[in-house]
Amino acid sequence: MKPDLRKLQGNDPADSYRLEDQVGYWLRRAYQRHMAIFAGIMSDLDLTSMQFAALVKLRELKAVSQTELGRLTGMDRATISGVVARLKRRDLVLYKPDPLDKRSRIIALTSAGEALLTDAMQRIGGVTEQTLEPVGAAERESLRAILQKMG
Amino acid sequence: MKPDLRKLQGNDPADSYRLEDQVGYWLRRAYQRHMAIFAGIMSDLDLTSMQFAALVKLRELKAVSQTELGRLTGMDRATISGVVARLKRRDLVLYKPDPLDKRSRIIALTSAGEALLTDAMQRIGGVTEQTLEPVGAAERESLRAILQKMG
DNA sequence: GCCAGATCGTTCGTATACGAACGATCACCG
DNA sequence: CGGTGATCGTTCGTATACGAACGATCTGGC
Repeated sequence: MKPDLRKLQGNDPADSYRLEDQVGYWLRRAYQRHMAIFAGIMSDLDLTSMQFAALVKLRELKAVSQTELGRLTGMDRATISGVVARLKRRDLVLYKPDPLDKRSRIIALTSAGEALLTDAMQRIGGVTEQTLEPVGAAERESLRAILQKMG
Repeated sequence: MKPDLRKLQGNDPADSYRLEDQVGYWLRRAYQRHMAIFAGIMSDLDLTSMQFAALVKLRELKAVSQTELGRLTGMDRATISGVVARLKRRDLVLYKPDPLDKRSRIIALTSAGEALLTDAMQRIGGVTEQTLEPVGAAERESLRAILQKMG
C-alpha cells in the first residue's frame, strides 16, 4: 500500500522539509496576524504598531535620544529615523537639542502625541485580547516565557 | 514607603502599560532574531527567508500560479510579485503560461533554482537549531502548538 | 450569448527593516 | 593637545508588507 511517488531511498533532508513545520513560519504567521489585528483596531487613528511603540516609550521616559528610542523599541538607527520623522510630521513628537552632545537629538511627546496615545492606549487591550484569543491562560504564560528566552 | 511619583489614584490602564510585557513585542523580537540568524547563515547565497520559502514551495509543488504561491507562503499578491520577480531576475525560477487561464502565470524552479535550494536546504537545520537553541524540547512542542493556534 | 461579479497580476503609495557609507562630534589615551 | 576610534543621525539601496485602483480575463446565472 501507499506507493508514495517520492524516492524510497530519500535520505535527503530536503525531501521531508515542510514550510508549515518551521519555527520561522509559525512566528511570522502569528506576528502577521497580530499586526493585522492592531491595524484594524487602530485604523481610524492612523497609527502603526511601531509608531505606537515609540510613543509608549516616550510617554514612559519623557525624553530620549532618537537612537536610544530605537534601541528600546527594537528598531535600528535607519528605521527609527523614518518612524520619528513621520511622527514629527504629524506633530505628535518634537525635537530638542541635547545640551551635552551636539550629535544627539532628543525626542519628546507633544500634547497632541499624548492625546493620541491616550486614545490608542484605551484600545490596546483589545489588540492583545484578540491576538491571544485562541490561547488559554496557562499557555499564555508558557508563550511569554519561551518567546522571552528566544528574543 | 515607596513614595511613587505617579498619581496615586492611577486607574488609567496607560500607567501600567509596558512595551516589554506585550505579546506583539515578544513575537517581533523572536521573529527578528530568527531573521538575523537566517540572514547570517545564508548570507553568501544571497537568499532571503521569503525567497527561500517560495523556492521550497515550488520544489514541493513543481509548478503553481504566482498568487497561489503567495497564499501558500503567506505573502499577498503585491508582495509575492516582487519576490518572484527578483528570483526570475536571477534565473532561479521561470514563468510559464497557464493554458487554462490567460490571467494566470505559472512559476517553476529552474535547475539553478534547484541547485541553490539544495545548498540552502543543507543549512536550514542550523537556522532552526540556533533559533530554538534557548528552548528545551518540551517547550518547543508547546511553542509549536500555541503559535499554530495563533496563526 | 451576455453581463455582473470574482479573480489574476501590476502598479502606486506608504511604512517598516537593515546594511553600508558618510560627515559631525565625542571620548579617551598618551 | 592631538589623534584615533566610537557613536550620532542621515542617506542610499534593497527587500518585504499591504491597501487600493487598474486592465484583462474568467465564471456563473439567466
